[in-house]
Amino acid sequence: MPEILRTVGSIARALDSIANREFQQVSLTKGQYLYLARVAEHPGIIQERVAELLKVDRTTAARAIAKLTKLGLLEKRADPQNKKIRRLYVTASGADIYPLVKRENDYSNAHALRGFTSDEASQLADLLARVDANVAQDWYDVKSGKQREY
Amino acid sequence: MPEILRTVGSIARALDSIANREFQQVSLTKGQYLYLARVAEHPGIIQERVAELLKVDRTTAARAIAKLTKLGLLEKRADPQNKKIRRLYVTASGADIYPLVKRENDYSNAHALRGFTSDEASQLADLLARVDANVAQDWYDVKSGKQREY
DNA sequence: GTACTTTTGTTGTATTTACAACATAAAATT
DNA sequence: AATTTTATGTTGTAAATACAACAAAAGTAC
Repeated sequence: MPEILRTVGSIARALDSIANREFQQVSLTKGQYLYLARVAEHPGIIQERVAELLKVDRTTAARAIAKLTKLGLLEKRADPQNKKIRRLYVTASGADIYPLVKRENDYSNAHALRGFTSDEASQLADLLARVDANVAQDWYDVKSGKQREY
Repeated sequence: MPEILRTVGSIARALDSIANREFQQVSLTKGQYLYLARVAEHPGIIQERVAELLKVDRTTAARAIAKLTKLGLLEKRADPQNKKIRRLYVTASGADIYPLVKRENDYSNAHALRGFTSDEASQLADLLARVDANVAQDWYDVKSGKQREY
């Protein structure tokens, strides 16, 4: 069984460091770019769902989103049907910054795939999507308190 | 150009959450398992090198290793040739815990690859290794202060 | 051999992150 | 309809993480 965990971790941390450095230019602190991008791409999403997309703790997402809201990049709107949830949207300022985030992401993605044929790249994307689905299941289980058995 | 960044990030965060939960049982706090494993597998490594393997900041690695040393799981030894560096080794207690870390890693890796043929799995590993090499280059550049040009 | 640069390590500080515990609306069960 | 369970959100707290700035040993260039 080949090892993929560590390689995935290494790639993810490297890309995240790079992105965080880059976004200091627009006064985004660590990790904030993730939330801004997800809300921009899923208008009306609620924070619980953002946490699941990103696989971060609910309270982490809550605080990141609270901060972005305070900074005026995101806004929360009440839902007419459901008094519990608050739907998320980018503000005008958020919409100004989003293209920078998108551009950096695209650039990093392209660089990560340097030397790949388009067949190889789409093969990789497919395989990763399957891994993601597998791992998401385990993540939900563990987050909801299930005990692992070896 | 297919998207792999986000999928990689999602997989990495999910696996890391799961591992961190698991290792609370042996009183390892967030991220510590990474350092213990790397030192166990590279006896005599220095912390600068550990940071590069993991793609974390030097000071983060320094503090994590300091803590593991204080906990008695790792030890630092002087090098006879070089007064600046401190070589890292697992202690007896560290060696006791390492197999648990290894087992969890192997288990998670196997679960992440559920439903993969061995051809698919090794193909994925190869493609990821290439991405890792690409991204490592960018990481070194950014960490050493190089400016990106779009 | 002296000056300069790089490597390795540390400390101060601001910030994110996660867990636990709580609150309340919504949904499901009886 | 009342009760129980789940979903969503918040706050308190402990800890990791990264950047900036510093120190000192090692390596390099003249």
